[in-house]
Amino acid sequence: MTSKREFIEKLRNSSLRPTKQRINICEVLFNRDETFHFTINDLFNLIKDKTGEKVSLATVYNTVHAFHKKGYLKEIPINSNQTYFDTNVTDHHHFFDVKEEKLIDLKNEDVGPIEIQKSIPGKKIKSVEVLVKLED
Amino acid sequence: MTSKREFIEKLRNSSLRPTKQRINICEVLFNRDETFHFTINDLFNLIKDKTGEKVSLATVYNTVHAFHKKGYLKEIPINSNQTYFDTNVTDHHHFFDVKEEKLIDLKNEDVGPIEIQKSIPGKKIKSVEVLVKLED
DNA sequence: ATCTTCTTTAGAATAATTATAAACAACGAA
DNA sequence: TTCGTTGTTTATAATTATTCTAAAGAAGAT
Repeated sequence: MTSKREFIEKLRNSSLRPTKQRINICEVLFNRDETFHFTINDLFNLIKDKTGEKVSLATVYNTVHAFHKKGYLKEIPINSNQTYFDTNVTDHHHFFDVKEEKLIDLKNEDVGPIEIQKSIPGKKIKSVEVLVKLED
Repeated sequence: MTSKREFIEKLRNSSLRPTKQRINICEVLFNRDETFHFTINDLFNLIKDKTGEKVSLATVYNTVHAFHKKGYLKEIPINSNQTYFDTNVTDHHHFFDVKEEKLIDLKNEDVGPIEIQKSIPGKKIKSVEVLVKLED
């Protein structure tokens, strides 16, 4: 159980005032034991369901983007009509079940070290992500 | 230099009749020495430039999707407002220069073998793709 | 309390993609 | 060839995710 105090801290760190709406967003995002993979639309609907209060779509977009920028959320590189985010911001990878459009975490140790033996002058590596697509 | 005969074969294999428009699309896609990374919009504009003939956007979408389905084009999993495709359909990976929005091929041997030590019951692995994001 | 600044919101704007349906072109059989 | 069938092209409309806008409301500092 994550406390409201922590939500407020996350919000302040992201240069956001702790409003009722944003706390509700935090409840859905961070008050859980497991990693949470979601689209903005998933989140938007869950807020209504879980808190009983409605938050406008624009606020959801704004807050998610601020958290992403601050590093409290990770964007998952996948081609889909909607953008997926992940509350697990540690270094890890994903399965994507193409048929069911479902993401599953892949721990770093389940993939093993990835050696990139090529470099681009003037550029450094920001992230290395593996996407494993699954079929039946 | 790829021949028109080859384009027609690709089209027929994809259950598409070889029309003037589709041949033009093939010219831009497959008549080149190097891998080609593109968005639909890139391709749409290049057709006008390279062949002098206009093809409607809908035809470009249809043809690209048919080639993708048949395996003549690969979709690159990356979060962008537009979908990226690749004419290199062999097993390989990508650098993505976030600042310049540019893709660079990463040969399979530049990454080394990737061992996925986890499996999902009832599902098999369709593809394993690495995306290396670059920053300055 | 009050003033300033930030936030929320509904709705409009934007942009990629997909659907539609009428005019047109490829195919195959006679 | 010619004709009939079936597939294709196209402009345009529809759809959908995301971003923008501007007015009303809430948070924070003094």
